[in-house]
Amino acid sequence: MALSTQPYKGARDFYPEDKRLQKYMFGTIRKVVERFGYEEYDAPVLEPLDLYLAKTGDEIVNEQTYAFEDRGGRKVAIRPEMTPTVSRMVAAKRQELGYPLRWYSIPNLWRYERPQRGRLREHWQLNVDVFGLDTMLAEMELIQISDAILKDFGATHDMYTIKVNSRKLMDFIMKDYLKLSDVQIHMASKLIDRMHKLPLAEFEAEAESIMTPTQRDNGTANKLIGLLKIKQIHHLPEVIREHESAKEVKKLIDMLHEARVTNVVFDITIMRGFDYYTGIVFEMFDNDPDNNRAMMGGGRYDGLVGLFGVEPVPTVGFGWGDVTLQNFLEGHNLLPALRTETDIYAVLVGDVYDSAIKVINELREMGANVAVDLTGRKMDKQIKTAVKKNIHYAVFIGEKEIKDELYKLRNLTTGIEERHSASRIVSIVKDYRDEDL
RNA sequence: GCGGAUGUAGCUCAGUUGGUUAGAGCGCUGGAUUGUGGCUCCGGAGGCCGUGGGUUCGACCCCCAUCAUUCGCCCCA
Repeated sequence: MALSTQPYKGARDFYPEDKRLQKYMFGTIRKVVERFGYEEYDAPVLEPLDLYLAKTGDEIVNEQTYAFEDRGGRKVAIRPEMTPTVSRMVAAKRQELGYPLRWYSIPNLWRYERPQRGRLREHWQLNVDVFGLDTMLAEMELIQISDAILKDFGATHDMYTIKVNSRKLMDFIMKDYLKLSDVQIHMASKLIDRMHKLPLAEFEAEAESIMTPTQRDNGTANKLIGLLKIKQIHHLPEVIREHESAKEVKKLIDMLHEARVTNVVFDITIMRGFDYYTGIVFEMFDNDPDNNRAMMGGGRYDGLVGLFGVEPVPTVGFGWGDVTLQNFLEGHNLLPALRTETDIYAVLVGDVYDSAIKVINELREMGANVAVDLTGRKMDKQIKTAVKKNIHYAVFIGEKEIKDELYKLRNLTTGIEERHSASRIVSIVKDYRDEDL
């Protein structure tokens, strides 16, 4: 049986052109995030399994985490998300870090599940977190960052929508206003999370099924559904509207609009899967109906650092997967044609290696990226190789060039050839490299 | 974990109601062309028809299983 050449299920090989795209995406992200004063960190891919058991629902840890036992009998997980790790790191140096702390990372994460569009087993996820700020100015900043990232990729506000809600607000509505029990709140949250996927009648039936007989008598399900249809904070009933959490959401949205992030809306159905969120939650959606899923999501989780036995640190963060980002950029035609890193393909004419390599190294020392053919093949084969690799320039080095110290530089797109000194060639090539992007 | 779709050359795909040695375009490769790619012409390599079983005189084709890819469900970090 021959070995398979396929990558592991749900994981991707990055051939040079794929890696180039990844480098472009991550490079753009880093540039924007660092512009806001965030610092990059990283951590091991492996963590003790306990780290995830402490904070997440059982099902996710048991069924969707890659876990194994190491040779010392320790239970180990391949990280399925970064939030527990970064919380651990902050907790470990709780006293000595300077707050507010602004950190980001682009880790690769693994989840064991069936691959589908926008969801693979291995993906890279931008994580941006602020530690030590307890007002919604932190949420404000993170949403501005996510908006700035897409702006830097060339996206416009008609292409995506940022939806904001508050866990505190939902807790108030479900617990105090609708008088649901903790179990009911949990079930209702899951249901609300997939509201847009269900036909209204089915949603109503499921909402009804959560309720006790008394609640059915006083129409609690209908009240809930009525609230979920509301699109504006000022349309909420007054007791809710006047609650501190509703005011906070409203203030956040107003401030973002003021800051020209005009595509932020209130959406009462945004819940987020995890229980650890404690305040504002938000998600970003592609407006293209063919790619209509959340590509970025986050919120406030003030309790996580405290799980490590230190004073809690208020925290807001978001995660953004590379697959969903790439789908978005492809869907809106925002990916530029990326060039190879190689500036020059050196074609050797005749048996000139010994003297040609001196010139080539000179070009390299002056900053050009040069690949040499080295095969001794006929020139047409050497040129074809350069073209196939999408290298923009070929330089011909033969006895004549070596003697004159002038080398023939061929632009492989236009076919134009000129003789230049080595230093001139390097400056031409660098000009081309810096042309746009 | 559940359901649908699809597996034929490196890629995109044909392949007649089940009938000999399995096809095209592109790509790859050699030459025409001993200091110059794309155009043209001539040659060449490359297939256990995803895999295993079954039905049949005979299977790329029909049936079963399995694996893989993909879209959706569940779930969502």
